[in-house]
Amino acid sequence: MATIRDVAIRAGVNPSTVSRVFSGKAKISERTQRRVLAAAAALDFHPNAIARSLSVRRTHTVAVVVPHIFPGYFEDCFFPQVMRGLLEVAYEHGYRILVGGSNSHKDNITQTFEILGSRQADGIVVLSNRLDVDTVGALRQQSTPFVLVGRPPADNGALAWVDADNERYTQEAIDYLIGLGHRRIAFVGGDPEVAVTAERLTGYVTALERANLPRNQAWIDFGYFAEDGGYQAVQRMMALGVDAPSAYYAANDLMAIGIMRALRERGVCVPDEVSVIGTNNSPESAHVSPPLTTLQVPYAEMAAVAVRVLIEGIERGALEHVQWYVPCTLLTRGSTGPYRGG
Amino acid sequence: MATIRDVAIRAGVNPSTVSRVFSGKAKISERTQRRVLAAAAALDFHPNAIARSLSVRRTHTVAVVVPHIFPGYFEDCFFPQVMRGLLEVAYEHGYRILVGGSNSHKDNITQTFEILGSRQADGIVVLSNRLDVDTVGALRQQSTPFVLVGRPPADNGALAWVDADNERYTQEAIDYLIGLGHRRIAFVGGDPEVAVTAERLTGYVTALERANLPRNQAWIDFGYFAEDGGYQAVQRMMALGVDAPSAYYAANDLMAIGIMRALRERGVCVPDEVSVIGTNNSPESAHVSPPLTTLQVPYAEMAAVAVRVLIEGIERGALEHVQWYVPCTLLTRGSTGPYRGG
DNA sequence: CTGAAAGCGCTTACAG
DNA sequence: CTGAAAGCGCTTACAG
Repeated sequence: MATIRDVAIRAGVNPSTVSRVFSGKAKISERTQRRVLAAAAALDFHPNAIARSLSVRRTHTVAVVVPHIFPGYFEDCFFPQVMRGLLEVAYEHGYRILVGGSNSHKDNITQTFEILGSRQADGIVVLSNRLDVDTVGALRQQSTPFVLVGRPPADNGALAWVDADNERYTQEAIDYLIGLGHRRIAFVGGDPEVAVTAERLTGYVTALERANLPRNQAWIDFGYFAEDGGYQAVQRMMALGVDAPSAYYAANDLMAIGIMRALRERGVCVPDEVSVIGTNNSPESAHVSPPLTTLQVPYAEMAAVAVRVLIEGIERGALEHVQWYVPCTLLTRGSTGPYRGG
Repeated sequence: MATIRDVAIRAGVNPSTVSRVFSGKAKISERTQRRVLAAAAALDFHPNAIARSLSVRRTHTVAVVVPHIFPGYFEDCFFPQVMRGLLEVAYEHGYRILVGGSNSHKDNITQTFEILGSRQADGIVVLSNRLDVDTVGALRQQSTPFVLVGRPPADNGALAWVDADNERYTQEAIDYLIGLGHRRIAFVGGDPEVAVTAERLTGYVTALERANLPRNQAWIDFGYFAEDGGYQAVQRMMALGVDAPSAYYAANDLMAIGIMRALRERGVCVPDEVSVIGTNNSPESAHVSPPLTTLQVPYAEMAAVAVRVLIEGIERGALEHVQWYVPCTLLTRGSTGPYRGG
């Protein structure tokens, strides 16, 4: 492979001149430029990005480590949308994305620090949603800029993060059900270990409290984001008889679909007898029958904002400590309707 | 940031000794090792991967450029599954994935050669499915190993690629419809410019020919992978009256769903009156009603095989020129049934 | 506008 | 087992 030195020799100039021609930010005479370019073309010279990175201490790369934490993670809504947001913005700015895998929450942190420590990227977007205070502290100890997708456990204002306000929008979803006249409302969360689950649960509880509605521990269940989890939640709750919920909120669409299936199998009509709300506006949500009312979370936008802030921080040499909530939208479709007594 | 030199000074050894301790492949005395490690820990030293890469001419990175060629590309089946396959295998081997974006077929090739030329990765998985002979030739001119996901236009045996045998499995899908008694079978392809479309069409034609079934140009349409494309295909074909198809094959599930919607709106019952087969086993395919019979293509496996071959080639210094077809599966569900006259 | 030199932070063949 | 030196392929401050 031709190097800058080969080109210099062939063009009869100093290597630094070749470098200047290719970097484009120095005044080089027409004539020299032509000679260098001709030599480069003849030798099929392409600058080595690694050598350049070592010299300028910049890789034009941002990293992300993908926490492959449950089966179906890649096919779920989060990952593809996040990749789209990252890639589109990175591409616009001439950056590439370095993606690392991980197979657990803990490994995710290990991998993150490995990339950071080895300086393979100019910055990193951290996707883990279960960062503890220590990890955030360790991240702050090091000098590579990072933006969190997901609000950190303790935010002292010196961090950049973007998130969805899960508490607020879950509350709005529950408010919507209350507005339809429902009084026995169930909450089917995902993994109770994950921060988002606690946030949504708080939104649920707040909505009920504000409306002075009854609460019942039996109306709260966790389906671990799996269709079967939603299905089983219904089985347990239908056993409550007259206390069975007339409306369900599920923290993702897959669980909501499981809920609808369980209801259908028991002859309960959605939305005439029971209403169901899902989350994420997944591809399937629009195609089940009835189409699922769902809380759309703009993951692509979250990721896009995160990299944009990150890249601007890299180029400016100082990261702006944005704390940003992207707006979510409740898409009302056929799976929710007014409470009809009972 | 501490360098190997800082550690060497603090430990009172030569930088090369520090390097040897961290590379782990040289005999170093217990005592020296301890001193070096202690110094490294005290200085929070982490080897700079870029410097190492420049020196050893290996990045432990494989690249992929994502051809973002139609809206919904990221949320479709191909991208997430490919990423899963790439990431899992790369992770196992201690590699990372460098992802570049592109916004057109042409740009995809540009980006590919840019990554290749700048030697930011040890190898590359090429996803573009419209490579022409010239591009493949240019790829072969350069020295970085690559594996194609998708069979190249002309294969002289000196290339590594993995693909699905689209022709064969489309033919099998049509055979299945024929076996159900259908004689007027429609083909709704994606983008006619894409190689996969031509392959599937050939499979379709072959199946009809072998069964000595009538062919009709009006039964062939292209929906560009969009739901509306399937919908419109039905509108045109229903206008054929008694010649309207009794079965549809669609090159993705979204178009198949559009087909089902158009049929439902016109009061045609699936599968009693008309059968429909989709492609990809998308999340929504299992949840529409009736559930969609679909041709599953194991994209994750394709990608996994591709990187595995690539990484082994990188490490061995010689790429194995595998030509590999991954097996596809026809998942029969509720949208297909026996032909009932008419 | 161009050259010569030093440096980015590692690795490794060569000696001892 | 360890050191000294040269090299990986660029960039850039300094001179002229």
